[in-house]
Amino acid sequence: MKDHRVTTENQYTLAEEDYIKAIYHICQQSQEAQTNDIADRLHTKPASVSDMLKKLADKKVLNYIKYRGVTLTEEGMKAALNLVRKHRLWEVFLVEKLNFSWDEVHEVAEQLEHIDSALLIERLDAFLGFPKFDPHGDPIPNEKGEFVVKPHIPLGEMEIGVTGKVLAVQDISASFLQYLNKVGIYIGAKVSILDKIDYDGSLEVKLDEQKTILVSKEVAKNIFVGE
Amino acid sequence: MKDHRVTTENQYTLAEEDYIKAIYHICQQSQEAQTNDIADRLHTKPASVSDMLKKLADKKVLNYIKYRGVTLTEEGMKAALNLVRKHRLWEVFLVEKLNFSWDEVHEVAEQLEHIDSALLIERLDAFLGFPKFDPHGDPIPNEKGEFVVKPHIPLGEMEIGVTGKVLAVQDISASFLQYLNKVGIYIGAKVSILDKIDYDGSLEVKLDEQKTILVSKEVAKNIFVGE
DNA sequence: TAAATTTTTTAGACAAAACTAAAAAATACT
DNA sequence: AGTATTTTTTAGTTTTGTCTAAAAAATTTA
Repeated sequence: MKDHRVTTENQYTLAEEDYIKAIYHICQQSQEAQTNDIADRLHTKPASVSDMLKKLADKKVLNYIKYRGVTLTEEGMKAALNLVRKHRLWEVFLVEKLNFSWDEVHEVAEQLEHIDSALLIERLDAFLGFPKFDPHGDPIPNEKGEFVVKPHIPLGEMEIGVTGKVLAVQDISASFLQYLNKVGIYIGAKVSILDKIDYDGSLEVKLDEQKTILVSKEVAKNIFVGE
Repeated sequence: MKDHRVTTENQYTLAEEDYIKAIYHICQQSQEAQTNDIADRLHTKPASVSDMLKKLADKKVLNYIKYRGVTLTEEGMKAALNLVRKHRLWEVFLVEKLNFSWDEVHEVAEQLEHIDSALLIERLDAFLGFPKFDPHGDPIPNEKGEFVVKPHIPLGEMEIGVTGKVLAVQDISASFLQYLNKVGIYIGAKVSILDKIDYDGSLEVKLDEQKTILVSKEVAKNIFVGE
């Protein structure tokens, strides 16, 4: 047994899938994924990453030139988008059907995304009503890897007086999401900036036309608004 | 990373879990699990099984005396029942919520049973309405490992004239289940024996007070009836 | 641009879980 | 009981994915 997914559908091992997804996410932010960044993300050592990069390059999953970063090939991108699709669909399932809170879903979805059954994902997608966004506001690719992009900017860059909606969060750590729960910020919440405090960059935010809250610039950086 | 389930809930690797479940199922039928039987069930070689038995005995999961078969300890039984519980709950989910047919669920459930999250299973159980039996009629243990036992006998041992219900099937291979679909046998179907053919041991069976079908003794052996 | 620092790779080991081939124990058969 | 057969275990490899330590390349800094 290569790994525990004995169906013949999947071409990659569990570890390979983890690397592919990590590289995808890093490339979303910075063009090329560096060895150290991958190691950090996977809680592994740079030496281990080097080994795996060689292996994945042999398999035509990524473009690799020694000492330069890596990017995904079309093949690799397809695999990554499928993993992202599975991860986000499972997150929707956990929140919508099993009453998980948005700060509880990530770890479980990290496991569920490796389940290898195209039929399962097809049926799950239908069962959930073909959702376009996950509980953190991130888009869910369809089976072809296509996804909806809603224009959005960080909360901190919104102009005073303009009203928008919270569309997504960038930090999906439990501690950040629990903080958002506490102050009442959620995906879809109506927000506008009342004032920007020069001293520390914090923001006075009107929430759902009701209460006014103060958020730090660190928090504001991780909230995206639009519409 | 030991395996890909990074939560701290689970004590066993994926491979160990496979062995524990295989040993559980073998012991259901024959008291002690023999090395060769385990190898057959896991599509592995007896030498590999010997290695693993030693390891699992060290971990106090099973009682092992060289050249004798093995049995699960209380610890091992607890782990096995939890795996069985997870497997069968996922099977119910696939059939009830995702419209899988009962011949399509086993392989996917074999993967899903390894997902390591007590919260997930608790919530899934509630979402499904705390089912007591899986799509093949097998009982689902609760979180303490307890399960309902309905008295049942093989179809072949039912007396002529007596009416019963199909409670479970013993063979859950796709080919067997697809055959049952074809002839119209399902869990809950009303059955009675009209006649037993001496020549080959086959049975004339009245199904749902409607049609009459003929089933071989091999088929009859794998269908359990009761109530 | 040369030295210092950081990043990445190589070399060599290790653990888990599988395998083959051969030895040892248990069981079955005259 | 003694031989033959089957079952199980041991011994020695292999593969995957990890690690540490050291070497090499790239980048930053003076």
